Amino acid sequence: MAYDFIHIEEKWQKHWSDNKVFKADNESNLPKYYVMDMFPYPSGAGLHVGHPLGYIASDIYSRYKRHKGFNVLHPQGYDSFGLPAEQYAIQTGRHPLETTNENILRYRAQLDRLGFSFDWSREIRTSNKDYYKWTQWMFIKLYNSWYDLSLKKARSIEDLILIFNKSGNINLNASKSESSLKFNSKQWCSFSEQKKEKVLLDYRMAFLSDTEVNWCPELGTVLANDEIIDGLSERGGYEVIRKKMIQWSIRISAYSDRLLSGLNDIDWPDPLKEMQRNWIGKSEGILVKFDVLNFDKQIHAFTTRPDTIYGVTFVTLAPEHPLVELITTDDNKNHINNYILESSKKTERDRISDVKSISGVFTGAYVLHPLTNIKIPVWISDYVLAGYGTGAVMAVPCGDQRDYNFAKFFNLPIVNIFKDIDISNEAFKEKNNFVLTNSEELNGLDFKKGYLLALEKLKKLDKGIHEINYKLRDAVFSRQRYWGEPFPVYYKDNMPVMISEKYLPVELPNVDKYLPTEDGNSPLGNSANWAWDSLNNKIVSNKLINNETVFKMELNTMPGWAGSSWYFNRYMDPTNKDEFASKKSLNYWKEVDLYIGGSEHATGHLLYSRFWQYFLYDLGLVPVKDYAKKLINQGMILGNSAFIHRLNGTNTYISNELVKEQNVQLIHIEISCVNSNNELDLEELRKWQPQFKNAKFEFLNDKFIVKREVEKMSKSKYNVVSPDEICEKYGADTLRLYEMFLGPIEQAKPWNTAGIKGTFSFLKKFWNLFHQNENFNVVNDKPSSESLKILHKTIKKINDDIENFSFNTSVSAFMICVNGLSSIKCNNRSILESLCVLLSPFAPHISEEIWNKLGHNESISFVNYPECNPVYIKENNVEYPVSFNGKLKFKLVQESSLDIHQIKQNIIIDQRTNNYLDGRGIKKIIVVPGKIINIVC
RNA sequence: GCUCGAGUGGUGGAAUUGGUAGACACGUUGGACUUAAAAUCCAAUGAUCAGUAAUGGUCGUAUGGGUUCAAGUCCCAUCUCGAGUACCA
Repeated sequence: MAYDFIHIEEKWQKHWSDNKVFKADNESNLPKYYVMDMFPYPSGAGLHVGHPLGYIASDIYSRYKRHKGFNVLHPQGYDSFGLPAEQYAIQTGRHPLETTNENILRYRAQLDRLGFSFDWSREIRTSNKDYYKWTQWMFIKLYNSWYDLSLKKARSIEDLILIFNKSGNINLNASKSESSLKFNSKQWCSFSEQKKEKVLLDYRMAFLSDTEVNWCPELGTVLANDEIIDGLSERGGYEVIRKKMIQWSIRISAYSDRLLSGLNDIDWPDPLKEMQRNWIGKSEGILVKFDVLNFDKQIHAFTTRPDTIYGVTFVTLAPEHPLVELITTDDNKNHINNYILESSKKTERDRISDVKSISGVFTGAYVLHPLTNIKIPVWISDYVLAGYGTGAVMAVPCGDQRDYNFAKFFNLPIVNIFKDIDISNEAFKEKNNFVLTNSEELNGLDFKKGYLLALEKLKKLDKGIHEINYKLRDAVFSRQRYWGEPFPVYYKDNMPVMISEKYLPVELPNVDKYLPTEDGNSPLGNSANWAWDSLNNKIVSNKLINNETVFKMELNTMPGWAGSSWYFNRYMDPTNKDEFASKKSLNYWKEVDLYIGGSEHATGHLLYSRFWQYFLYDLGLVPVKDYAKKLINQGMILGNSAFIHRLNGTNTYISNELVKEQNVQLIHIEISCVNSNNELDLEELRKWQPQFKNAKFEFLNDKFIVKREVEKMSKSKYNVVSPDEICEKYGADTLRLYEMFLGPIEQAKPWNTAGIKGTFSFLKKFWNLFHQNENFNVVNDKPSSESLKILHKTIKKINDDIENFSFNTSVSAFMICVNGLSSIKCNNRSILESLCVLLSPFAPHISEEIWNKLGHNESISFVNYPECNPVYIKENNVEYPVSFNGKLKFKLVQESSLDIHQIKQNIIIDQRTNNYLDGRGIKKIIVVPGKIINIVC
């Protein structure tokens, strides 16, 4: 009987879905286990073979855990709001809702075909109003909270008002926006309501501010830092410029230190943690206060090198620094203003590509050195960033290359404070291997001692504060886009007002035009009905706006990461109408035990979601601080692109070997036009794109060889392999096994369809163990010791490998096992039953089919995973355990005078020579399996 | 530049805590079955030397050193590749 995978897979997929086999229960006596994938973005292109890699791994682990007796939650959903869906809608001229639903259906069909054990009854979509209702609800929570830096947690804004009533903000240690307004309780009480609101807005976790943002005119929206690559937008690769706009921001920077230290408590991949650490960018140093000459003002500059304080020869401010205008002398005003104008015009791209050129202008003002009181000139330059530290730098040319270059360029003095170190060509950047000189009381000290003494001195003079700085910026939360969560916000007297929780969700209105506008107005402005009637609490026509009872709504929408920052909590209780998830369900499932997804989200989603969960935790809304205990990054599966060479300016293409020194252009071609020997099938190519009909092709030895290159799999590179093709030809089980077999889960690896034969023939062999001459054929004998040995070695190996997420070696172990069983012609029922269960997480369809044929009515999913019995080799009535790789492990019995246990518990024998060479006192142990004869010391 | 990570046959990749390097698979070669092909099955397959052969020797995990009875694995230096980040003071 042939292995008819198409029939088998359809049958079992139907069975699972009809019987809701994978439905997880919120109440159970079993221990819980929560396995989650990063939910996909339903794009128009459908899935390619790279997408399911992580899903296959998580599915294997989920099924394995079910076998092990856990109540497993393994949900799936769609991150269906956001830019790509909208871009696709714009391109096709259809409503995003319509295209999104269509894409989701396609994704679902493709996912189903792979036989995943998702609990689809818990499906969520971020663009569903039942879901984004709670995203809006959480936004309101953010708005109504502030961050207490002393208690290190977010607190209700009511608490803040109480504090203001009692003592103003004099002693308050809170995270807030730039504003130097200080007030006591009396002043606070005298403020108008509007002024109070303005003050509070500076403290809220979600706040409005006129910030410089990364504006992408082509996409018509602002982008977060992590959505920009090399000054171009991540999506589409369009130019990004700096622009000031009023935007909602989220005060994620308040959580910098907790997000950083929290990394120590979670089992996430080290490289990913490292990325988050770098992104948060903690640096410890001193805020040095410089008195401005002739002004009652101070310039504060952050430095990590207070030991070099005596090397300061000038101070540089960012062009946007608030003091620049005040302190600039009249004769320098023109220069300065021109420079500020110039640098504000520069795009993000220009600034990055223009790292090397040096520019700056002298303000004419001076500050006093805090320790020597020497006059120090103040310059401005755009190498100083307004957003980091205080936007001011104390320049130490001898110890910092940029300051050095700047000083050389503008002929500013350079003082060498490093003893016997030559700085005539470049600055000395090391923190070690020097002692200070020209530094008064710091002379002779090294970095550490110099640092501490300088800190102490500056503190004493009230000229320095110990400070910790972070690179992490607050996250811009507004998008000038249609396809996103609307803000539950209207504007009264130009101040934002939250719509009451009772009236959520604020539904996304229908608009005729969802194209972004170049001037930055959101498409929501095109809606005829986008005003808030505060008497009747509902959305009404814009015509009714009177600014007394009917108000203008917020036109922006939330960014893509809003909905994905908390979705793991919603899966626990996805249909709840009264809460984002019930307390009971939150307390039962608590957190994700295993989260699988790509590392490209390291500084985006994976950071924002940690922050979001911390925030919810602070408010007591969730029971755990970190939502994902363990994270695994699956590597990308890369495509194997094919190119042909076109002679420049002609319509002639030449075979790969003919390319010598001609000018050629590489043209991507569809990979299905190329066979496994890299030979081009010209007929196929002409069928694919008729433009090649009239082209000339130069062959070599009747062959036309293409050039191949490994790159990201993408539709535009014509290198996509669809899982559907593979399922048709080999079946889902083969695809699942092969994707796991390709290599370690976390590694990037190129797809190569040729190798799939190996896993396919493995499944056929497995099938043939039970089938002989068209018949199902198993025997009920007592299993032979040989077959038991094979089975138990496999059980042990597979168990260990799954626990270590080493799925590629598991698949190898299966192959070895089946090869072994088929070579001894084992078709014993009990052996095969165990093997079925063992294999079912990897290749569920074929396993279920055989399981069923073996006479079981219940689905294989509820059977316990086979336990391993150690395999022994018996010799002279002594049993020796055999390890999986065939090495004999000898338990040493106390037979010699040596205390061998102290040396090693087990020793490994070279089976060829019977020698064992363990050291540390023992020169040589000669052992024959079964008995220890000699120990030579 | 800085921070991580990785270099093993023709290819993807194995190798628990340092203990038979190259598992498993692809590819290649030879054989069986077939009129033939496909499919399937069997065998060989790191390099090199000796031998008719069984077999045996030598060299081999990017390069050069080191620690160790023993190194792909640990340490130092160098080279190459990949990822992240970038005027962060």
